[in-house]
Amino acid sequence: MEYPLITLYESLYKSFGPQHWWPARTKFEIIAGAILTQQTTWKNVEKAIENLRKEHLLSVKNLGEAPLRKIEKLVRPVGYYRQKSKHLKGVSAYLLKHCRGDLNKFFRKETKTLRKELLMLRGIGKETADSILLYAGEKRVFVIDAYTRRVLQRLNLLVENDYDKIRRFFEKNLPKDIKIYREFHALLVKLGKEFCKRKPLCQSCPVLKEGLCPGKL
DNA sequence: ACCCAGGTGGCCC
DNA sequence: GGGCCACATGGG
Repeated sequence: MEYPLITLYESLYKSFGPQHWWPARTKFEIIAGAILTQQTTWKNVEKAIENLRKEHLLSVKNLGEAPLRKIEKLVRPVGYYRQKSKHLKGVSAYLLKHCRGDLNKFFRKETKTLRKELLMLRGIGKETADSILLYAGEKRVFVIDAYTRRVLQRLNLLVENDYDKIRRFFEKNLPKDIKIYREFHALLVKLGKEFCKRKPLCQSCPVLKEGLCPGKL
């Protein structure tokens, strides 16, 4: 049975509405948030971001030059705070060195080049790199996270578990529209959180109500 | 007292 | 390429 991703997207959007991702004031705040949110809740990230903001550390220059101990104290609520502090400082120092902290200039490069560049930095893996590209860089890249994999699996749409293969699956089967990429990813996280945590998709799941699940759960 | 959260890197095979 | 582990706070 044919199962166009766009139908799933429309069903989710109709049920949940816009998710308002990524909540941030600047491109750099998105980059910092992308690192901070790894394996933690957004609630914790908000605390850390506000702590950084109070100390005026939400800029490439200030964070790149801030003492590690100070950053650690401020981002502690997110967990893995020693590693993440190092990563934040390292990424900032890199951006400072390579584009003087001018993120508009940084993102002017080609998507493929940027992706490789980001992946070389410590603390930025595929998901974080793609989040940065999509939400801060306004690049048309689909973000794959644990929820997305889980939802696909429940819908019997997960053919291969390889990150880039799943990403290309989305990119090939969706309209080439950044807004849809952003909203869809956020909606998949919402669906995963609400209905797809450990048990199968339940009766109340709007996707099921729409009759969108072809396989057994 | 567990379990999990909008992952990543290192090491092993 | 996959399987395991450390990294760590906060909330259920």
